[in-house]
Amino acid sequence: METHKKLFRRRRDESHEEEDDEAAIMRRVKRQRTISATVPESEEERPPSRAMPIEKLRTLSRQQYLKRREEKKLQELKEEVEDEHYLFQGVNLTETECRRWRYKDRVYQLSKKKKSDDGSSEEYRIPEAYDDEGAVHQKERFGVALKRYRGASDLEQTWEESQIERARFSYGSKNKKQASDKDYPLVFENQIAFIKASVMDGDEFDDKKSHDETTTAAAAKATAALDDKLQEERKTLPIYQYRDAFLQAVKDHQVLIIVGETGSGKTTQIPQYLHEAGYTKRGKIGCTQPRRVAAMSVAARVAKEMGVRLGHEVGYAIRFEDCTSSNTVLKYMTDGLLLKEFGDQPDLAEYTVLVLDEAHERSLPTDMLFALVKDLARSRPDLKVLISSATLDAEKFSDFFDSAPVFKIPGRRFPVEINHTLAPEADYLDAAIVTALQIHTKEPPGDILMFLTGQEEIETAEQILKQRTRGFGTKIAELIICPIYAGLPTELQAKIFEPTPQGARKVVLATNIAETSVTIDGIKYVIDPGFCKKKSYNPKTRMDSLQVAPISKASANQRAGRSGRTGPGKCFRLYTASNYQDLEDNNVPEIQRTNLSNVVLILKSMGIDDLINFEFMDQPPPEALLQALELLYALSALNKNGLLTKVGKKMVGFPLDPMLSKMVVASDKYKCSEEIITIAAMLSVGNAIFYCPKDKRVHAQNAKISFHVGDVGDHIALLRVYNSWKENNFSRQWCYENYIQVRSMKTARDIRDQLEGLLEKAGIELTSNPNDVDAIKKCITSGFFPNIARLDKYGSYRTLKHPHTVHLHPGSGLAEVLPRWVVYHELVLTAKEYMRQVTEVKPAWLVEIAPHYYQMKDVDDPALKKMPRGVGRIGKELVCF
DNA sequence: GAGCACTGC
Repeated sequence: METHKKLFRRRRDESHEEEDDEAAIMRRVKRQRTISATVPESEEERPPSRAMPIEKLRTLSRQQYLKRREEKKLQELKEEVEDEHYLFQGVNLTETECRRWRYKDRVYQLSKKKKSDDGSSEEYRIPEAYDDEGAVHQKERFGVALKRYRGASDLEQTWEESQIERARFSYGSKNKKQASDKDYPLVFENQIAFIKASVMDGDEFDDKKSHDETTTAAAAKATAALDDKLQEERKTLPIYQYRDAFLQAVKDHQVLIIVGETGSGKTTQIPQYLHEAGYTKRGKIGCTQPRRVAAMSVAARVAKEMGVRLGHEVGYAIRFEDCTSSNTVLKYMTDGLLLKEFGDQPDLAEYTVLVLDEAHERSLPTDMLFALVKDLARSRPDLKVLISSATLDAEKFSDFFDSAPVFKIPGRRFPVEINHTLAPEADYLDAAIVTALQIHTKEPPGDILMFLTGQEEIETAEQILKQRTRGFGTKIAELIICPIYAGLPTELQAKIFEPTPQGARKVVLATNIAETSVTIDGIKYVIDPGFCKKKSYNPKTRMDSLQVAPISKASANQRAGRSGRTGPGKCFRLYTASNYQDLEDNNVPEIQRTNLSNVVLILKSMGIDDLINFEFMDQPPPEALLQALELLYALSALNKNGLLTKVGKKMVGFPLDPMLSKMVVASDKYKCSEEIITIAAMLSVGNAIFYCPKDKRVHAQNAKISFHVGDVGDHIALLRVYNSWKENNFSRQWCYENYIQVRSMKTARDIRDQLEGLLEKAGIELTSNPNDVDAIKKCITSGFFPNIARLDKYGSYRTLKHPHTVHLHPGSGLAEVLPRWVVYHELVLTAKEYMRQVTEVKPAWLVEIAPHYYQMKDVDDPALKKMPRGVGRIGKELVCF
């Protein structure tokens, strides 16, 4: 019931937001018309948008568009004029060229003058539709932006007009044929020579065969009543001709490994086949996905194919949203959610079949599920388990599941030509850019996907590409540059789905987001420098690091495959064939490169005590396990026998990391649970609360400083941010004015709501103590006392328990204050070893709060650096502390 | 005075 209520609230929120675009347009137009400074208008005060006639909206939308276009064109003109000035100074130009140049310059000067006369506002605005509920199908997610590009509604019609205008005026290269070597010799200084190494075969799949094949009686019966077209489509999927063999294999074996390549239809079809074969008569089929978007979209697709309403027979469940009912027999869900259900009901009695999809991704929850499901299968012979993976690395899965048989389904994919460089490239960014330009001038039409490691690299590449292509003017076809990375506002992300205009070419500069999470149509060329940013955890220093490293062969192949989705493709690897051979086969599974304290807590709560001998598919590092045990013992989540304590049981109830859950549990004592769950929610969102664009850094920082008044520390500052947002009715406008990310704030609100609901279950009263800052700080310390650092004489810090030199992150509100004693939320190795999210503490609190961890001598005498160290046992396991 | 690949409960 509760979830239904929640759903209802969300739906209401969403419909609320649909109006936002219109309201925003009105607000902006108003601002354009009034010269005086704008009075911020909260969302709730705006007039009902339905009152606006469509005609008027269209006009407003048009005005809006024109203004943006004016700015953009002006900027382009400015760059063009400056470039030409730089490039052609002293060069003998023809008379026409001179005239054109003078004309451009004059237009620019005039428009600049006009603009300064207008007196434009300095206020920074994040683009509308910035937020992302994070819980929508890719298409829905970008729907708003896409609609605009497809002219779907009246309001959006203006886009068509703008498209026409754009084609007519701005792209002189329209319909220009791709320049070949002959009519346009290459001018790049450092051409890169590639050698064609291999062709990744497309899968031999004969479509005709399946059409000719007669449907089996059972399938015909089950599907007779359903929509013909969808059913025909189902039959064309590669998996269809293996339907009977597959069902027989499931019947014969309890555990089955399924290797189905992209495009085989396994994710949508397998649960349906099982349903048709009667596996849902006595229970549900649960199918896990590593991503929320996938769970939702696949469920929606299957519901459509089965002709039922989503949420009835076919449903999905993800965090914050349960779209299932008592009738649901096919349940798509995220892997993390099934793990949660495992905790609540260890025999998963309501399921007759479990499908763990995308197993090759080896996400942390999936890895934990492998071990748990393997165990469960032994005690529940009636349960069928299907492990579905895209790689041929099925041997390993089979070995793990006691030699379970492997069922292979071919996919449908086009051939991809793989090219390697002849020699290694020293500067892969430059090489990637040169390659993109080579493709652009020499290869037939088709879009390019370039893999880079992060935001900064993408921004640099964008800049360089713009400069270099501008140099060619209209001599080459237009190259449209589209960046995409997770931190980019949703509206800007949607740009990559915009169809490429005739005669132009699109180059998408992407992080790993394009490897699995986002699929772009029309990509024909992939440029793969062979690197990505990888996160790893060092249990010895208790520090996370995020660094650039070579990718794996699996990643390289996944990247290459991205060019062969809609037609034959080409992949350009900026490393040699022998470099490729040296790459690791697969990515290191997350369980081997992460802090395991949460994993250990969850497993302990399931009664799994012997973690050293617990059957993981890949064993995590023993030091990481020991360190996790040590931490949980220090937090009093485990007793000296390594068993879960009362505190530990309470902690498991919260979907948070153990130190955060401990902090929440402790809030009962300090009577400040209201404040603490807010802080916990804000901390779980990550470091994406404040938005700091380079050009408005001063404004953004001033806004940030206002939350830090009194040097209260970063935790309290986060609390203030949330509460101010709440006081302003969760207004989006307020976020813009304070350089706060709306998207992150909404996530924080969802998490906070969830935590509030869970407090009751844990028997913690909801109490507020907003004025007792010390109580809040003590409560934070109750969870984070292992993370204490003391100022040293050089202005850096020394961690107290396991001494390392660390630094205050410059983004912290205390960066200029340098308190003597601090508690920090996390330690991250980037350029330096930084403490992020820091608050001042009093050393006396440490002995008061954690007498088992600190003694007077630790905190009294700064000169005494020797820490007490010992070795002990937790249960059977040896632990250092 | 620095910067955050991607997921998930």
